[in-house]
Amino acid sequence: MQNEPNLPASSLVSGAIGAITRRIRDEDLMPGDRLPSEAQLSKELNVSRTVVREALRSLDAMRIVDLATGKRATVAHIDHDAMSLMIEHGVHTDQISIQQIYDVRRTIETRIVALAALRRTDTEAAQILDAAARMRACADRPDELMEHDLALHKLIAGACRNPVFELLVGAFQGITRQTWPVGWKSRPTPQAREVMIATHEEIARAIAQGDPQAATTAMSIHFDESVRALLSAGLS
Amino acid sequence: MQNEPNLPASSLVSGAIGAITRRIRDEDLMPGDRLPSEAQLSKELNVSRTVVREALRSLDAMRIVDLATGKRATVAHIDHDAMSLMIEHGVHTDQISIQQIYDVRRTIETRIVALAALRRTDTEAAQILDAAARMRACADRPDELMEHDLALHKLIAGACRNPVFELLVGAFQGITRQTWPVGWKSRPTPQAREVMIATHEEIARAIAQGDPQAATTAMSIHFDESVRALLSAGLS
DNA sequence: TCGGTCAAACCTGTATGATAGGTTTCGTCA
DNA sequence: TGACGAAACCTATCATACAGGTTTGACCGA
Repeated sequence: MQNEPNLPASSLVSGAIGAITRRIRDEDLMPGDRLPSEAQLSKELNVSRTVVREALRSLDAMRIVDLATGKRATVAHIDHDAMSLMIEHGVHTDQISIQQIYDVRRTIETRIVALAALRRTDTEAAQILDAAARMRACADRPDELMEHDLALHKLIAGACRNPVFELLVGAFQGITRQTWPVGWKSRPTPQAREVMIATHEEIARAIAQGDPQAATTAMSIHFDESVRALLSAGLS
Repeated sequence: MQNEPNLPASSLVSGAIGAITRRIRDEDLMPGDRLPSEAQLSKELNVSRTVVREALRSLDAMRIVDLATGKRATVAHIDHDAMSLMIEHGVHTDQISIQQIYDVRRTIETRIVALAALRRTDTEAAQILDAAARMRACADRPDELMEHDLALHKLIAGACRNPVFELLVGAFQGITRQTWPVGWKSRPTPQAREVMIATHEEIARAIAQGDPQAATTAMSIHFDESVRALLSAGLS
């Protein structure tokens, strides 16, 4: 692994970003490990503190380091915040459509749910069943229903034991949250809404039973329905 | 769409990031549209130019705006650079494993190749066939072979007509590039290496023939092989 | 009228110095 | 050994300055 980070090499700030990134890699730093102070980095890299700050701020934006008042920058845990912003940006600037996002979600979440069925712990299975039950209990309260729906998908992503999938599910959460009310409203009948809840229950059941095929089928049905609902609401 | 960006609301810089993001959204700005100057934003947001610069630098890192000397910030096209850095960071800090990335790649790229078979233009089909032919022609020159291999995957992602998938393929490119030589070397025989090239040719053929099933099958085979090769090289 | 040129105004990237407030380290004492 | 407090360290923000890049508009010639 001897590659330079994928950056335009055109400014002192981008140079500092590269140098800090390389330092993290070369010294095998782990999340929580401390970096040198801004003053020290400024001296080592032979740039002003302004440049170091802007570089660190960029790395913070990408969740590569954590910044805090009075403390030195530390190496960050991966996190979906930046990806979420980027996806939302794509949607708001008409570069990405909702249907495109749902195609990707369907693709990854049908795989995730199969892995979750195979890899979940008993605790996770119980939590997933609980989230589905809470959806059932909030059927007439859409705001709460949405929160449990989102929580269920998050739990499933956690149970799949692949942090990249988890990151991606998190990255789509902002847009999911924004489109959920539209989808719910556009389900035409109480029966259609009932199917949505029952499908989530089926997903949970399949995961708890460790049945990846049933889980995949149920998740596929869920997404096909959701796409239909959003389409009928004019979200293309 | 009335949601706040997903940010900790704990500093002037994060506040400025939110304000600028909101402005892009509320004014329906598109890629290439100009934002106010740093001085103007400083005045409007009632913060120092430092805060504005750090906010813009953060947004630049996430490829939400573009910065350039002498020019005002503009709204950016989506781009995989930041995601690529984030994925690499996850790998280097032992938060993500290579096998996890390949699981995600297999999941998305088998979907992408099916879409590409359905949606490619004749020009794209020709380019894809050409890239596969160039792989064949460079079979004894691994560096060039890798470049054509990477280019082929990129072309396929482009042909699928889903910019989110394209973003994700780009996001994994850094790690793919870093692991490719390992996988190549760990294919034990000339026969095994031949299979890799032939599989890419089969992928290209299936796309050109508009056959999503054949494309999906070939891509699955390709990933199963690649995962095996990387595993046998100790990359888990 | 249109296109080219040029200068002024605008604009950013970087540096430097300063201050307020948060965090860490280390010496002291019970 | 653990608690406390002070000094040193550290960051977030502000202000000012300068070098160099970009944009705009006036002017002039064809």
